[in-house]
Amino acid sequence: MELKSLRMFVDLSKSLHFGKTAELHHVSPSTLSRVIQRLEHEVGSALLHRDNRTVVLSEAGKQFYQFAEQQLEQWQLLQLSLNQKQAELQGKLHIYCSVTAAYSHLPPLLERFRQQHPLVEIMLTTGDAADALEQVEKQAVDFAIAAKPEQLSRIFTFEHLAKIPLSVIAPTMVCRVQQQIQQDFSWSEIPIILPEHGPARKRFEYWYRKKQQGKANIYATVSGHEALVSMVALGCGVGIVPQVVVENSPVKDRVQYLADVGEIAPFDLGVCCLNQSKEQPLIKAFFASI
Amino acid sequence: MELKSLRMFVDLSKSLHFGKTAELHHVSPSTLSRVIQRLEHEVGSALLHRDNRTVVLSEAGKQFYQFAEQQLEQWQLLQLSLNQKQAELQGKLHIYCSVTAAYSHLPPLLERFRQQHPLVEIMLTTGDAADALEQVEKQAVDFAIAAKPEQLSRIFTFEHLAKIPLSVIAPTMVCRVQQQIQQDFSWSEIPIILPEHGPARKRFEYWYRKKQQGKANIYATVSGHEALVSMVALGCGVGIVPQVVVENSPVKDRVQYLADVGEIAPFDLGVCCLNQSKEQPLIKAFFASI
DNA sequence: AACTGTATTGCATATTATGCAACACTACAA
DNA sequence: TTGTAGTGTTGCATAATATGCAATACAGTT
Repeated sequence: MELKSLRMFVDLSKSLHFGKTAELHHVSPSTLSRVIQRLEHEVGSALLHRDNRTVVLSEAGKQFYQFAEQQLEQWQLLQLSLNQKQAELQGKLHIYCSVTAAYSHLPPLLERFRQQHPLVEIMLTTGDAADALEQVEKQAVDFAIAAKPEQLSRIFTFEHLAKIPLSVIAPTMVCRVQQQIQQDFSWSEIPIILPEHGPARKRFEYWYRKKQQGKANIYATVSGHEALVSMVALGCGVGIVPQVVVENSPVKDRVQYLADVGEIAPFDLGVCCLNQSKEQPLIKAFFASI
Repeated sequence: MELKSLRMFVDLSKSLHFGKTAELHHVSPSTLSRVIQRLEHEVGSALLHRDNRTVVLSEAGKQFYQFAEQQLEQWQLLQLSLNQKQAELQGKLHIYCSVTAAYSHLPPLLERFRQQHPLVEIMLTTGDAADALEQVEKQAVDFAIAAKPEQLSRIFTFEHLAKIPLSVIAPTMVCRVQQQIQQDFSWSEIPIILPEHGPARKRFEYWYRKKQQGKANIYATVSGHEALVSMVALGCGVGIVPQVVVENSPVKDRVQYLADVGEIAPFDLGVCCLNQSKEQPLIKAFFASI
């Protein structure tokens, strides 16, 4: 039986009037009639004696009435308890988030967390993924949401969220770089737009080394994936970037994914905090809501 | 939420395995997954933390588990209580029932009573309504279902069931009686088929006295309404009889109701027992189930 | 890298819930 | 006696929901 059905029964037991109780519950009398019949079938006894004139609670109905009131009361207590446990946390959470993750993964995380803990304030800093661990280590923030570096110091706790695929992108505009990639070419001849540092840089270095085509032709070094996408769109070169950054870029129509360039391991996106911090109530609650 | 859903959740909380719990409940894992999701939506919290490898009860889930167990336990207690109250009565009920009431009113009464008290045996005697009170008084039966007499001794308890309309009937066949009733006539000239005794006899006497047309022309006196209907069908005379007897007679097409014959008070059909008997459990239960 | 086992989800279909309109019935007023 | 009003029930068409198949995503194991 549904709690809704129990509520209808309880109200009907008080009013002893199908029409009025149906109206109270915004259903038709025929619906209420059937709800009561279904309850009677589940209970296995008539709950009410009724004809077209009178409605009276049967003996079984009186017992069921007590049962129904109990369920509804206990349900309310459960709700109170759950809401209280979630609403009681207060304070501030300082979060550092890479721009990449800010696009795709942070919004639902924050939404869920705030739903469960509406009294917790969130201070959000976004920036380069490369700075994430430093910010955590200096305790400038409580935790960071960013890509996991190759080697993660043991002082950190890392909770996996998702894998972020990376791609090589090139310009779609007609330019020298676009002409080059349409022919047989050596990667050492292609101008490369490179991130200053960070996991994307490491990915590029690892990827390029596997090409074994000599020294990379680094055209420029940029800070941030978004800047990288813009440079590529302008025809300055090619670069490695998370697909989600491209999808959310205003210039995504001016870049194209290059195929058959060899595998690039995706980013391991997650939540990262200091080991010593993870038992703090706010941080613990956040991890629990992931 | 359904009790079925609560049972699934409780079992899942113990096994922490969707596949096994689904099998236990004869549903598919996808169904169980959705049942749990619906519960979580109703509760407003995640009840389990799970991925494709591990299933763990959340804090909210632990509280909900207790709530669910409580509901299921209380439901079982309710069922036990309802079943016990109804199944516990045993013994024999001796019932005398007039043939008239046996047609129309006894079957649903017995059906309901047996449903509520399946372990009670019923010994049924049918016969003339006139004998009903005598049988009760001699304690040959526990109670009788029959028409209430004009004067009911104070030693009896009478519970009203229904009113039984009476009618004057005449033959439909072409005969002297049928010709008589189609003309202006004096009732003293019409042959009367009369019950030997009993409430129908009293009704006739009262009815005839109001006609104030002298002495009744009693053709025959019969024992039982059914016999009376047969005699009338044969053209022997007219008589007063409950309509329900006519409706259930094999010769009902050979008799007709006479209109405009003056009012005949209907029988007051009911259950009648000795005052001293009415607190006996079996008799009390029967009265309660009316 | 391939395989296995797990929980989830898109989608088509089965099942159930709902409300309209009609029905059956009773009490009351004319 | 007849007509009316009000009540709860039910047949039936439709709306809404539940279910399971098949595919998916994913992690641990070999």
